[in-house]
Amino acid sequence: MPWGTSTPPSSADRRSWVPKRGYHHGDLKRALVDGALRLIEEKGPTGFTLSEAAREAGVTPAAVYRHFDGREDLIAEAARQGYEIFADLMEYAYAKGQPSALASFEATGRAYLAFARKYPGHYVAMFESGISIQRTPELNEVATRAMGVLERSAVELSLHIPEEKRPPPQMFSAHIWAMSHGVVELFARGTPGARSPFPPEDLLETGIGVYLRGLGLVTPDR
Amino acid sequence: MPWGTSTPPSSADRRSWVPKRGYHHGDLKRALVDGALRLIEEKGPTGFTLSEAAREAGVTPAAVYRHFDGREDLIAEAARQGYEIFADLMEYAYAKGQPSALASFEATGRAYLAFARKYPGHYVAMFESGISIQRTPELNEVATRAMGVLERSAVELSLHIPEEKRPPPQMFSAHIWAMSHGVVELFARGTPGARSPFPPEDLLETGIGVYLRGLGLVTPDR
DNA sequence: TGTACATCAGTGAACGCGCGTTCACTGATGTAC
DNA sequence: TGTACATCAGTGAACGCGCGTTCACTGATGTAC
Repeated sequence: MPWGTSTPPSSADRRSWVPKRGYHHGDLKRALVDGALRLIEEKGPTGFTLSEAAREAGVTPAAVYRHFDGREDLIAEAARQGYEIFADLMEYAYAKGQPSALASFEATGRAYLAFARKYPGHYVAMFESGISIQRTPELNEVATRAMGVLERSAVELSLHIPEEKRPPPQMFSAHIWAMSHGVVELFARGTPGARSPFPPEDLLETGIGVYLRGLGLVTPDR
Repeated sequence: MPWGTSTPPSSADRRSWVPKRGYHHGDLKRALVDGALRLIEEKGPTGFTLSEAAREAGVTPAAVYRHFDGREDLIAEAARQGYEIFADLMEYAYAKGQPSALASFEATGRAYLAFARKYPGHYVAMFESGISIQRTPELNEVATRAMGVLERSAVELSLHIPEEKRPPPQMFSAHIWAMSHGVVELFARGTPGARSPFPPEDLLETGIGVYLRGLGLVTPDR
C-alpha cells in the first residue's frame, strides 16, 4: 500500500478529494520535476539526489526510471522547463517595451533578475547545475530562443548609436547579461559575498542606466 | 611502505633527490590543499572528495584528519588561501594605478579577471563551493580585505564626480564587481552559456569603459 | 454491459560503490640527559 | 656522542550510510469484442 495506512481510500468520496490516489501516481513526471526544483532551490545542485526527489514525490527511486533516464536527465528537464519560462518572460518583456528599443532593452534586463527571483530552482538548474546547454537539441533550441531576445533587443538599440562608434550588438548584450548575472549571483542569493546595502533590483537598474548613458543612449539628467 | 615498492629508498643519494620520502610526508597539509585545488578546478566543487584529495597526495583518507577537521575544513582553507592571494593581487593592482584614481580602479577590475584566470581552483573554492565567508574569523577578515581594495578605489574615483550627482561608492564598486563576476562566470569558464565571440578580457575592458563613460569619468573619444 | 487481456506505472529487494569518519596501532622524529 | 623516551604523523581495517541503478514482480488502467 504505497500511500500508507493512515488515510485508506475507504470511500469513493475520499477519492474525489485527493484525486489520483492509489497505486498509480497520476502525474509523477511533473511531481518529480517539481520536487527536484524544490530541492535544488533549497540545497543547491549538489544537494539534489534522485532518491530524495523520489521520496518527495512519495515514490520509490526505481519509479523515476519510468520517466527519466536517470539523475542527469531529470535535472536537464528541469532546466529545459526553466529556459522555456525564461524565454517566454523575455519575449513578453521585449514586446511590452516596444516600439521603444530602449524600453525593450531595459525591460529584458529587468526580466532576467525577475526570473531569477521568481524561479530560483529553475535558475540554479539552468546556470549552476553544470548541465550543458548542448545536452539535447530541445535544450539548445530553447536556450537560444531565450538569449536571442536579449540580442535582438540589443541590435535594435544599437541602431540609435552613430554607426562609426557603434559597438557590436553581441558585445553589449553580453555586457548586460554579465551585469545581470553578476548581480544575481553576488547579491540576490544566499551566496558567499559581503551583502550589498542596496537591493539587487536597484543595483541592476542603476548599473544598466549608467552603462546606457555611457553609450550615449540616455540623457545624463533624465 | 606507503610510497610503493617501485622506487625504494635504497641509497642516501635517492633520498636527497626526493626529499621527505618515507613514512612521514613532510608537507602533507600543503599537498592536500594543492590536490583539492586541482580537483576543484577540474571537476567543480561537487567533484571534490576528501578521499580523492588524500589519494592525490598519496596518503590514506584518515591522514587528512591530522591536519583538517574534515572535508569542509579543507575547502575552507583552500578558499582562505585564495582570498589571501586575491587580496594581494588587488592591492598590487591598486598601488600600480596610483596616483590616478581611474587607473587604480580599472586595474583592480582587471585584476579580478586575471585572478579567476590564473587561479581557477581558488576562484571556484571561493565563489562556487558554497562555503560561507563567515565560517571563520580569518576567512571573513581576508575576504573583507580583498573587497575593501575595490571599494576604497571606488571611493577615490567618486571624488571626481560632481558631488550632487555622485552615486554612493559602494554602489558602483558593486556594479563593477557584478560585471566582473558575470563575465567570469559566463564567458571565462567551461560554463553553460552560449560562448561569446569576444575574449573575456575584451568584454570586461570595454564593459567597464562604457560604464565609466556613463559616469562622466572618461572622455567619450579617448 | 461484461469480460479477457495487453499495457502501463508502480513496488521492493538487491547490488556494488565510494564516501566521510573513527579507532587502535606503529614507524619516524625530536629531545633530555 | 649515545640512549631512552615522548610526541608526532602516518597506517589500515572497519563502520554505517545513502546513493544510483537493475530486476522480476504486480496492481491499476484502458481497450476490444
